[in-house]
Amino acid sequence: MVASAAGDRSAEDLTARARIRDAALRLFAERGVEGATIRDIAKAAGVSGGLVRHHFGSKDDLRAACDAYALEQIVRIKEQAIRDGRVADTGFLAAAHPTILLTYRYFARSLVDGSPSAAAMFDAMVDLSEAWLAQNHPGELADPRGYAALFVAMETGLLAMHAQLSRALGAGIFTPEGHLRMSRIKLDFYSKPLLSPELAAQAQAAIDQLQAAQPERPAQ
Amino acid sequence: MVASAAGDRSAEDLTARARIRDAALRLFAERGVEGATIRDIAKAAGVSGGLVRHHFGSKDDLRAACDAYALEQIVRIKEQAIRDGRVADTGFLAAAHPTILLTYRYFARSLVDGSPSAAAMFDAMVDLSEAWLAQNHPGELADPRGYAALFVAMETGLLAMHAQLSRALGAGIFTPEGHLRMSRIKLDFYSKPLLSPELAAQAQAAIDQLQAAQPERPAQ
DNA sequence: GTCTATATAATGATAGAC
DNA sequence: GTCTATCATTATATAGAC
Repeated sequence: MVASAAGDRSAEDLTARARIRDAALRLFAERGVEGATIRDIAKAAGVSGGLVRHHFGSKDDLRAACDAYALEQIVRIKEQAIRDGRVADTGFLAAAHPTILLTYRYFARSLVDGSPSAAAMFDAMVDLSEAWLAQNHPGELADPRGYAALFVAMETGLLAMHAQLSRALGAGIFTPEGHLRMSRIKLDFYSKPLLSPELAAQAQAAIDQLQAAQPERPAQ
Repeated sequence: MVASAAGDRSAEDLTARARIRDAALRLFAERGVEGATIRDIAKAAGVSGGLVRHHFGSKDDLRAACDAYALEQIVRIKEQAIRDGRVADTGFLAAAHPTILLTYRYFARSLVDGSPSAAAMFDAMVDLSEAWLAQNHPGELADPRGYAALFVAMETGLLAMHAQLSRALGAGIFTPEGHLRMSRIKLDFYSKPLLSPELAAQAQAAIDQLQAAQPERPAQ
């Protein structure tokens, strides 16, 4: 378990530096880096703007610190999930560790905004997913790397759309009820094919047509 | 077809108002509303900042105009896709109409940033997907509405992650080659279950365990 | 370590000339 | 319709006191 990690502290007896970092992580996740001002972060952390600079130098450095902190958490959790032989599902993990949800939201937002650290983490997640696929679907997929990339993009994209999804579902996907509902839906989504053989064949035909229009890539 | 629509003009003999709107749409899509300044938009459109105000009043009004323009395009394309009885796949449609891609990117970005118009459009897409599910998977899904919401969130989330996905794949998903590759992967993704029956049962057990911890919702 | 006060730059909004 | 010039606001960055 990761209960002893920094994510699960209870009281507010944290160092000011940690409070600033936590506040920045939350506001960056909610509003994006551009949308969150240093003043807002300082206010949320209960300190002055000057102290933010004292501890982190600049906004960019603050963001880098958030990246390092967030991505370190994610790597640990994700690797643990892979070791447990379970598909890397943010939902299941999140239920056990509520604070990790914010980190995932921060990560998803960083991916959309385009952070180098987040990009590196994305690639690492693709690597992990590819390894999972190699274990669980050996030789079944024509393009395992691409499949893994699609999977990670969809999972992180889903997280980036959490506000839309929560509203459409009528309940926050981060609440216990909403999360349970999401889990059921995802189980359906990942265990039953959306396209029937007929529709799949139809889609395959459309792809073949697309490929025919690109003679530089020979038919396999 | 929609070739006659505003999206497919070729030359730069557009009214200044249209050029401004197009530039705003592109920059908003690429950098978000906060990240794109009026000066940048004006420069990209080849006009002065004052003219932007003259035509659109304020940045918020400009954004609203982009929303109206973008979402009108999307509704039309999406409804057409549904009428054709094909799963609402951005990729297939995009191949035919390159300019629509930018609109989708703008839409995805608006969803992440939280625009009311985009949210309404998201809900409408969920409605359409739900209708598609009712036609193609009648009675098969326990939570069709939730499934539709998940599907739309994943598809739009995928679009929001286009930069990450393109980098991970080593080729832009909006190029002909990258798009073809993505199409193949998505066909796999939507026609073959990711979870084997064993893993699905394992996930089901985990969900049941979660539910047991929430006594307010009785087991069905 | 923490604060207040200030400098500098960028942004949205605006006024008025052509 | 289109421009240039400018204002008011806000943001980050900085300096220096306690």
